[in-house]
Amino acid sequence: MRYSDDHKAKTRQRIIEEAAHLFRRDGVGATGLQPLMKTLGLTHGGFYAHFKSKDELVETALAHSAEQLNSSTEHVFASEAPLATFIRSYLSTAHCANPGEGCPLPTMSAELGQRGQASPVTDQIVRNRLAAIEACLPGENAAEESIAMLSTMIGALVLARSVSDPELSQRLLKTARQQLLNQA
Amino acid sequence: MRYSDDHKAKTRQRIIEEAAHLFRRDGVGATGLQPLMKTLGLTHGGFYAHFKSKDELVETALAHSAEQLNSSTEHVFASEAPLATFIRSYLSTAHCANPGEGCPLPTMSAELGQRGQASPVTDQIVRNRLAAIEACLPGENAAEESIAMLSTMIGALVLARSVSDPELSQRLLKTARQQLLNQA
DNA sequence: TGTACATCAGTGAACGCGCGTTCACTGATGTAC
DNA sequence: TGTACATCAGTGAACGCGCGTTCACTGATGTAC
Repeated sequence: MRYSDDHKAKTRQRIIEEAAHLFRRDGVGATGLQPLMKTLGLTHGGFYAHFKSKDELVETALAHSAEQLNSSTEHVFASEAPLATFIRSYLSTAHCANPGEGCPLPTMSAELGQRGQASPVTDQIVRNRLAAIEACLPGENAAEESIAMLSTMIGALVLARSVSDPELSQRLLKTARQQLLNQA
Repeated sequence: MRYSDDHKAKTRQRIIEEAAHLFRRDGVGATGLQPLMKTLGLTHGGFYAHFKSKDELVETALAHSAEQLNSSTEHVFASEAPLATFIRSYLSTAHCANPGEGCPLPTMSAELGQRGQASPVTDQIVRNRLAAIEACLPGENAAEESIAMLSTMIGALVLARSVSDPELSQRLLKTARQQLLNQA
């Protein structure tokens, strides 16, 4: 069947969005192309009309997560207390519980790094994040402090998601948040 | 062939040690039992004389990593400046470059958490680590500060391993280390 | 001391399954005449 | 306006492969007599 002019582009976009979701939620290795395409109501064979390989989709999906993140964080850094807002949202229960919609650094980037497939896209995300945080910090140590703050946020999120006791998980999240807010 | 009394126990131990290494280095999902057994000079069929399933090995290997870590950290916390020594070792280039011999929290525990297979063993590791750090901190906020410090260490390690630019990786590691040492 | 037997850690072929990838094909639509 | 054809996003069977797991078997050794 033939489709409207932008049909293919729309399908491609749907694949990218679903992949960005599943890669972050379940992991890149644990997400199969067959189930992914099925979720979109498509058959798996058609995948290669859109991407050269799974690796190409991975790279594209990571970049998409990064952009999505940038645009959703834009209003945060334009707000009155940007850093506090950012910390509260990054270490929120919602972000912890929904890795599929969240920051790709503790999920996709970490997995790709471990696999030895670290991407320059990750570097860009990290540099952007650091710059955004740094811009909110007074003092001459802003650059150094931003690295510590970003590390704390990512580490706390990783820990809160790794632990089996929900009470401990919440405590980690909440305490890290308060400690960071004291600094900010 | 029949073997000496403790032969089976030794083989079991060899499996656990190699698994703990590969699970941390390459990931649980990416480590096959067949290659694992082959590495030890054994055939894969024999695996099930030692473990009920891969999941059982995973749990055992995580616990082994935890113990290994405890005993290797023991002398650190008996040293003159325990916290500074711990920070320097956790955020060392060596630890960053050798996940297979390192802390299981940013590797195995994070992967199991994402998989929805978070283990109480992870909780125990986290609680132990926090208690050890807390014991080194003066002041009434030791408990809260220890959570922030552990988070920072794990986050910095995850970031340094995720990034593709070695210069950026080293800078993240080094800066996080210095910031933590200032606090300690 | 010598022989028959029991033990059991480890062997290796086989199982069903899902993976990433390929490819000949379909069929609704837009275009050409 | 009506018909023949080209297009091409999507179909679905098939590929080789590695996975976790099962199982009948091996064969060197310890034990029993």
